[in-house]
Amino acid sequence: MLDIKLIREYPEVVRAGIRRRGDDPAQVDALLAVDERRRALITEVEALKAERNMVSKEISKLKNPAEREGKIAASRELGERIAELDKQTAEADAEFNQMLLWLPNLPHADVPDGTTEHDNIVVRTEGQPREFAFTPKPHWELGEALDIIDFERGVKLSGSRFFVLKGAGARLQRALITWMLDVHTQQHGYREIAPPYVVKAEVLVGTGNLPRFGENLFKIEGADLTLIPTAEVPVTNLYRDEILEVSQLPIYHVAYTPCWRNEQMSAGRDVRGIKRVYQFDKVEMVKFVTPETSYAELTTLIDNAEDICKALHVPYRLLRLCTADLGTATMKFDLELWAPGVQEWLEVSSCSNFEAYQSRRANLRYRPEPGAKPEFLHTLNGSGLALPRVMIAIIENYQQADGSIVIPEVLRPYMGGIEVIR
RNA sequence: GGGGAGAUGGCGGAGCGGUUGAACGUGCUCGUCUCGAAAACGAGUAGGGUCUGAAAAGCCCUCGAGAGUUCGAAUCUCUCUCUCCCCGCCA
Repeated sequence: MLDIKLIREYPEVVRAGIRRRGDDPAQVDALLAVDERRRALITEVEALKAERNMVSKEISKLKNPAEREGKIAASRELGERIAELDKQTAEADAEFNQMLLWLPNLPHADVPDGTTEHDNIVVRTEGQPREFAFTPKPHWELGEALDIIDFERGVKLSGSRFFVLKGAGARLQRALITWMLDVHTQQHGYREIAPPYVVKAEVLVGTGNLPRFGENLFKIEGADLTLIPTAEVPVTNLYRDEILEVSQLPIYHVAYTPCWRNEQMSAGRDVRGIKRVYQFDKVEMVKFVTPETSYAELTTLIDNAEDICKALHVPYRLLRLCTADLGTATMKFDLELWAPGVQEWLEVSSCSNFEAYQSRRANLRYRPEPGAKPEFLHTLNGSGLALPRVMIAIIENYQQADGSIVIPEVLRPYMGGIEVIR
């Protein structure tokens, strides 16, 4: 969430930011109205509480029963007014918090304006698409023919948009996870985390998935738990309600988890293949950093994700996302792999800086120097990378005329001797 | 799932219904002493909110969470959460 002091002091700046991302700036004024009402109530009730505390102190010293009774009656009366005002304050507070949690993050000045994803900017494209002597097939044809992706049985078990990996396909996914974790932990300085796959609602509020984006979540029936839509959620919340020493920062974490997303999309869209599914695997990088370093950290985060694309030798491109496509970030970059079978660029990573938007929600703080007041740190995260789409890219880019798939060099040590899936 | 114990400041650990935001110890910071360090001594050391132009000061809230009793709750009652021990079950 945003700093209420910033909103009070520079409402026009906040309105402008919200307008840029296509959201309604009137929310700001509604919020400020509630804030004002809330603060008036606080001032009033606190004055009464101060008075009651004084009277209470007097009562404890009084010996004379008559005097005592008089003070007690006065205090009782104060108590009744306080109870009424406390109730009103709590209501105003709840309303205030709900509105503040609903407000989006503000785009960074360098983010290009835009109204749809078409306004995203291609920063650069790396690698040459391979020349095929035959027409490259989509991954679902190759995967089914090789019996490494089983769509029918996935549907049988769990319904549409679920799939089963088999044999070398399952092995390839496991190899990718292990390899990516190894690269990030051994070469990029991340510490591996294996978090729970279900979390409490407050944890989802921490990352910004709630209250605004709850419709994509799978909630567990009979428990106050939700399946995580990304490892970002548990990992970003790791240090919630803690005050870290500045010497502990930056913290780099990487986590492999399955991700569950109850995508509300039209039934006919992206139904074939494993591009858009309800459950997928992902390796996610999360950074906790000091505010002054967060944009430099975003650059290295992108580099870390890009290293994976490079090592796979699959053409990819880097996109700078426009104001319409930021999610809850202040700035975001996407990495897309080229998939020659389906003839499209596949988003395999989003690298974002959230500044203090998430840390305020999750109460993630650090002490800038020993003895100093705690401040909110900055959080970033980026996929490194999202699995089913990397699988698509490998299967389609490394396919041969006979339908077999060559395993990329970097993955061979992880494939138990398999060099070609046939 | 059954039974028992507990949850207090960075940590340990007191705590009577009314100068307890909290004794005492310890840790940490600063100072004195020292060539320096240790020891000793002295001082300081939670978070949030609100008011004020800012700072300082003040005031309010917070002793796991929530609700209640009371003029007044860390202290009494209830509910929940979590931790520890014993029994049962189990990957």
